[in-house]
Amino acid sequence: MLEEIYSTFLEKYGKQEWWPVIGDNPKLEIIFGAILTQNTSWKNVEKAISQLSENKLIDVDKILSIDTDELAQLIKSSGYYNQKAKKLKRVCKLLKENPIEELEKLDVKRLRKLLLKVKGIGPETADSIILYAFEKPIFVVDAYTKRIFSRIGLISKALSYEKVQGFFHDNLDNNAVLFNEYHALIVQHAKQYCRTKPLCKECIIKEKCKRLL
DNA sequence: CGCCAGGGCCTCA
DNA sequence: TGAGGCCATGGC
Repeated sequence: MLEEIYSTFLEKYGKQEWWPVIGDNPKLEIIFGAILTQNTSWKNVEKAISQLSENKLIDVDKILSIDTDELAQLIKSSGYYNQKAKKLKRVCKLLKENPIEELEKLDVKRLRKLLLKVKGIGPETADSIILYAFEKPIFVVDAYTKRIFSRIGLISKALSYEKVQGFFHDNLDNNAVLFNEYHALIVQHAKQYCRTKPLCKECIIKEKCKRLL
């Protein structure tokens, strides 16, 4: 079923080419973006990333040395800016002690554990970093994933993050490219049809969804 | 104007 | 572990 839905999404929406990057330090930019986009629309995040990029701040040492309040002002558009400024500092502290080239050598489990130690990085942000920055296979679960697949009837919406993730891991190949594309397609589908107020009549997978049966 | 957006922490039970 | 409050901007 999961593969069928994936095929339908891919056919209808096409390849997504997710996680746009503007600067010359894509991994760090994705790590920052994953934090900045927490419960925030990507549009608001883009402005914040541009600010950081223009000020040459996609750089571990520079984030560590800049004043926290000043950093907060630069990322203001992304919302929760005081919290997120601290989070950027904390993740840079981790990256100072464990450079990206070192982290790349770790297996997914160890990498995830390290990331989750950073206050302000939870499961979804950690997994986004692992999948999109490090290109290692882990399925990213977000609010859209739960919404779509609980409406379809494949999972309960009360399921914990880890359980939902386990469901996908159990039923899909352990493939970073697949996980990357699937998550991007899920976001696309949630925006187009499976919104808070869903457009079920026109939905491209309504035949598979218990909501319309 | 209210709602929501590519969450996570803290507190309290 | 789970529910509720809090963090905050900007687009619609």
